[in-house]
Amino acid sequence: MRKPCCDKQDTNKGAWSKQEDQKLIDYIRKHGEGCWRTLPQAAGLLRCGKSCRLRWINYLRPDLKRGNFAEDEEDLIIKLHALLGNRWSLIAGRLPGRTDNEVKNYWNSHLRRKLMNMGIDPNNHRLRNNQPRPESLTTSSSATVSVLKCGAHDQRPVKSRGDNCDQVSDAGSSLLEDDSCGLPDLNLDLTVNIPFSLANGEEGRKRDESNTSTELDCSPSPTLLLFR
DNA sequence: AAGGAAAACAACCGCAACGAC
DNA sequence: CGTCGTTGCGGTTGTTTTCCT
Repeated sequence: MRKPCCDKQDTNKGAWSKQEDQKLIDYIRKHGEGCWRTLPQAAGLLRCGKSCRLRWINYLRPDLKRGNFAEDEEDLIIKLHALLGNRWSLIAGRLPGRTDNEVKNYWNSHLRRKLMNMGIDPNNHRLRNNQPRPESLTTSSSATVSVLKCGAHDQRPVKSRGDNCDQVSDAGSSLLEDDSCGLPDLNLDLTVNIPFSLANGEEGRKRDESNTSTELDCSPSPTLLLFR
C-alpha cells in the first residue's frame, strides 16, 4: 500500500487564501517549479504538493489567460476533442494560456451542451439520428460539421498517458484513413506550444515534453495538418 | 426579496506512467 | 528486472455565482 502523498491531518484543504497564494508565488519565483512534494514545507504551506501544483498550474501561473474563451478557441477545442477525445492536457497544450482543467470545465459546462443543442453527440461528434439537422450553425458549429464529415472517433475511456502519441496517431490516422474525410476544412495544426516551464528555461517536466515534441515525432507525418 | 435550480468554477482523488535505485 | 517515490492526467465532487420564478 502506497503512502499518501501527504499527511492529510496536517494539511489544509479547500479554497486557497491570498496568503497561501502569495507564499506559493513567491516560492516558485525564487526557486522555480519542481519537487512538488517538498515544496509545501519549503514554502511554508500547509498543503500537499499535489494541491500546490494544481493551484499553480490552474490558477497562479503568470501566463494564464483566463476569462472567456474566444470563438476560435471554442472551434479549436471542438476540433481537437473530435480528434483526441478527453485528452484535456493535449488539447490545452494547443491553447496558449489555457489549462487542462479550464478546458475540461469549459467543455463540460458550455461546449457539451452547445453540441447537444445542435443535435450532435458530444461524445463522438456525430449527428444524433433522431435529431433534426440543425437549421443554422454558428461559426463554431461549422467546425463541428467539418469534424462530423470526417467521422470523428468514438470516445474511448483511455487511461494511459505514456502512449499518448500512439493514440494521437491512431486517432489522427483513423481520421485520415477515413475516405469520408474528403473534405478537409479543418486546420488542425498540431504544432506545439512550448510549456511555460520550458519557455522560461526552467527544467521542463518530462511529461510535457512527451506531450509535445514526442507527439509530433509520432504523429502520422505532416498529416495532421488537416483542413482549412 | 427569497429561495430553488442551473451553471460555472475550483479543488480533490485515484490511477497510471515514468525514472531512480 | 522489480520496487518505490514522484508527478501528471482525467474524472468527479464541492462550492460559489447567476438566473429564474
